[in-house]
Amino acid sequence: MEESGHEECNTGLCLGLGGGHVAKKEKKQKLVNKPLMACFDLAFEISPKGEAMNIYNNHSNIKKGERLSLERQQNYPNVTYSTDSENNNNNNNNNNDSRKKLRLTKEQSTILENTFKLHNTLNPVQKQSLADQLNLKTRQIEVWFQNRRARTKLKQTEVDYELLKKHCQNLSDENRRLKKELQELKLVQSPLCPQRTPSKPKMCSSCDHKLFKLNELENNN
DNA sequence: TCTGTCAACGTGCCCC
DNA sequence: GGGGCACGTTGACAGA
Repeated sequence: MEESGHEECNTGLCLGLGGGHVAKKEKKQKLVNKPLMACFDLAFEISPKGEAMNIYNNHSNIKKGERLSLERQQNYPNVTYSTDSENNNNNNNNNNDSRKKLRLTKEQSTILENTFKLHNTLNPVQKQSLADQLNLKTRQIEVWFQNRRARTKLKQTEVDYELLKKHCQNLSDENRRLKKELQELKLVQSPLCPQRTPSKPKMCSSCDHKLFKLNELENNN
């Protein structure tokens, strides 16, 4: 299993672990999860503007992450938290303490997309090869493919939903139409259509024929 | 300021 | 038992 970009974290909190199975290992080692998570969010522990410090006495104004930050700050006072300005380098291979948002370049995205079109899952060799080619970590490739599959599935679900909705609508229309037709057929169930109302002159061909004959006789008389 | 997007994550499940 | 994946969530970031 690949490690996430935190293996060089020197806070002493994240233990160089990151992915899902890292958590498994973590559990097995009977270590608590909280310190593990602490590493990821260091960038906003104390914002560059010092907001967290300012709102320290007014928790109603503290955002979720910031409140967590304060708790961590209290729990781990010796940790030096990095800021955005310090971690502005968006290098894919750096191992910032913060969980920085990686933006893939257009070229990287294109190659990943093209690869995904060919095969939506990768074996370890393909993964490593792609990682080398794009100057990314294999873990990043893995994550990208997982997210991409999820997006594909979501999109397909939406498409399926729309199709089903349309199909359902068609069935409803058809059902309505058939009900109406049944109603009309019931009106002409007797040979001379006694229940027939003037507003509903429709009748079966047999009735129609008899009625025609009757009219003919009357006219002749 | 709000909202949508998406990389990265934690967890549970399955398979070998 | 470990690796891979699906799924749900988090949080940074960009654009309206």
